Amino acid sequence: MGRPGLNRTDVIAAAADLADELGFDAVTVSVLARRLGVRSPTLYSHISSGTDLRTAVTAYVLDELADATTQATAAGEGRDLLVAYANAIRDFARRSPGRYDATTRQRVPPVPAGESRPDSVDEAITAGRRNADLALAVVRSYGVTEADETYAVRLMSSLIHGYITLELAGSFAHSEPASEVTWPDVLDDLDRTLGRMALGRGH
Amino acid sequence: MGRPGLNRTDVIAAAADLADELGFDAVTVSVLARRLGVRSPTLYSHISSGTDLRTAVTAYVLDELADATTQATAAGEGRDLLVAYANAIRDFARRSPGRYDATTRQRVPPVPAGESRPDSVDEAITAGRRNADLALAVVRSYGVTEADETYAVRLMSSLIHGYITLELAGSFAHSEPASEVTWPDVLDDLDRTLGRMALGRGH
DNA sequence: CTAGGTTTCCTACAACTCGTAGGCAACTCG
DNA sequence: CGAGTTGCCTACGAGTTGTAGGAAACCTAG
Repeated sequence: MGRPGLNRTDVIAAAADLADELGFDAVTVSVLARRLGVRSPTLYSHISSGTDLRTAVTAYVLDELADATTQATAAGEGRDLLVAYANAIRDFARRSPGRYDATTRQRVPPVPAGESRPDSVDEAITAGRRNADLALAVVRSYGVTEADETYAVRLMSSLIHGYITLELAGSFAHSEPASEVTWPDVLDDLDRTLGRMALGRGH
Repeated sequence: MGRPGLNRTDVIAAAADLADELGFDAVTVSVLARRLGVRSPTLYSHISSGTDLRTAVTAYVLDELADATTQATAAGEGRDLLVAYANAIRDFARRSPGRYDATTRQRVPPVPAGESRPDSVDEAITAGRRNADLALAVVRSYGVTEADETYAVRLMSSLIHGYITLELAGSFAHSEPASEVTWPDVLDDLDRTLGRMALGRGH
């Protein structure tokens, strides 16, 4: 079956590690090739372009994130589930800031006229949906009514994502108390709001 | 006083417009030079590097944002102030997505050993503080106790920033109701939470 | 109105990155 | 062992970043 060596998954995984070490912007063909001890043209047998590489990293990392949150939220419901879910995402982001960046820094590119979307884009969309479904499961566990589900997911996702983003950007580093200390309070308020919505008092 | 032409502010302002039209990643020396009808080396009389250019855009835009929110929140307090403040930020982000990106996509770079920070970094930090002070004014208007001020700012900023970021990324585009519809609900919940904190029931 | 000084802008160039083309070598399977 | 497949390479063109040094345009002083 031919000479063994790198395969596409190896390349994408190495790119994800590179993002964590040097930032998502450092994920380029040339830097990755050096890191893998290979000449850059070699990588083009595994990826179709630098953009494709970064999109593939996004898809790969979204799957990792979904795996991590799925595992963390296997048991529990209501508040326990919320806390496990949110902590899983935040732990992931702190442990792997470059990977977390990858989940947000990619927009859905405008489809080139006449051409079809590259596979990596579809994979990223699919992996994104996995994560969205997990968020939905959390709010459903609160008993939020179907009419409010979407809103609840948006509120929860916005707050968690916003806090993590600002925390990683260092926005919370110059005031007391430590970011670590206020995080449980965020979860408290979120729990209270979701609980209130579940009681059907409208949002 | 020498030949008139571009000055640094012209260059930065054009770069901000470029960010809105083609995305923050398109803010590079060569693209900007073409857009200004000038050869790329010319720009190096106004900026010291491509990185410096992007940092300067961040500082410039953070000041614009602070100007916009300051104006929008001149009168009012409590809920009215919150709504005016949050809408000013969101309107800014929707009108100028590339500019808004610039406010978040820049990290504080590690200071190169022995070297001093470029001016643009200090300017960005100062402009960032202006925005932080505005947020503080909003939560103070609710009568949040001093011990809770920092937490309240973080909660509010996280939610507003998170919602706007996900909205701009298109995360809310594939479910009903429209993003426009759930935004006032976000402000309602935020108002309720801030009001609760002001009553001193702890957070 | 001319001379100086200042500032803008240019061409030329080195180093690097992206991506393509085409070829050699190593491995697997019959 | 032979054939096919696969991974990696060198060579190259185009484009970007940033530096060096010089020419042209403008303002102000005498």
